Amino acid sequence: MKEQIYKIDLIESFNLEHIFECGQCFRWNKEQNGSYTGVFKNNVLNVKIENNKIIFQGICEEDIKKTVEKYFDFERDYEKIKKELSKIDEPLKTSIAYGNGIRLLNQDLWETIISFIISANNNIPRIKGIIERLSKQYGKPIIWNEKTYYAFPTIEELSKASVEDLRKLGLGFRDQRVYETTKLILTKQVNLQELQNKKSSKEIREILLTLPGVGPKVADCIMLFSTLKCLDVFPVDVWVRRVMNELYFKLPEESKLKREQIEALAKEKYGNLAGIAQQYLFYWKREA
DNA sequence: GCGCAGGGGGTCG
DNA sequence: CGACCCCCTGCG
Repeated sequence: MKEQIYKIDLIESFNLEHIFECGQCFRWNKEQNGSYTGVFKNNVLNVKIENNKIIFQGICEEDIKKTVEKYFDFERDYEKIKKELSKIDEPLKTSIAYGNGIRLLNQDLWETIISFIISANNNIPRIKGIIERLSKQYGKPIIWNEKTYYAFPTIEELSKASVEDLRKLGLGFRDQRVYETTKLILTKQVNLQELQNKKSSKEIREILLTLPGVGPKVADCIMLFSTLKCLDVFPVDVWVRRVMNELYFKLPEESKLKREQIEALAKEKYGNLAGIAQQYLFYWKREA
């Protein structure tokens, strides 16, 4: 496959740090020059901003313009969304100003499921390491600029890994969960194609929760960060819990409100855009 | 530098 | 509500 390039004018809702460091993805890495390089599906892409242009460059299986428009969610009007959310209250407005270049990626559903099962009770450097090792071991190589990258393994490819194999790659207690989930998806006991076509978040969530290693938080992340794009979910992790405690309950950071309580409040305040609000709040609380 | 303790994007039983 | 695997980080 040969290299492709795609350039567009820089838009307001597009910032590399905001997009790649807001916790939705694990395979994008910053280069010396400030650009980011990442692997998704069978593509290796570098993204940089230069002279008020966004430049996408790399190995792309299909047409790069189409691929990029889908992956970076260019069909959605983030300006409109931000305007709407900013009206809700001051704290949210502040967080939006802080992470104004966030976009939610349309990541492959299968990859997102496995990645977020791995994320449970884990830290980002280690999560990234595990996913790299999985890809190197079971995924297809893609060569670009004399460097070899590895696509995330397909369902079939990963199903070749035994629990012991996974343990050796450093998954820890998540080995069994990844193994079982892979089996369920491979045998179509959980059919991702059908899941992709479902409309209601409730229905999708119920099915995801049947997968080992997928609890409420992981399910919401999968729904928000993959091609499922359920914008109404509100993943509650330690950071979001902290920020919500502070902002709306005037409680000390560490106090533990029930997850359901926070979810309910989010739904009430942010409605069907709760998921995007969550990203601004999360990024703000973690970085600032 | 090196060794060691502490903790981490939760889930499960 | 406690255990869970283990890499990563920070401190002594």
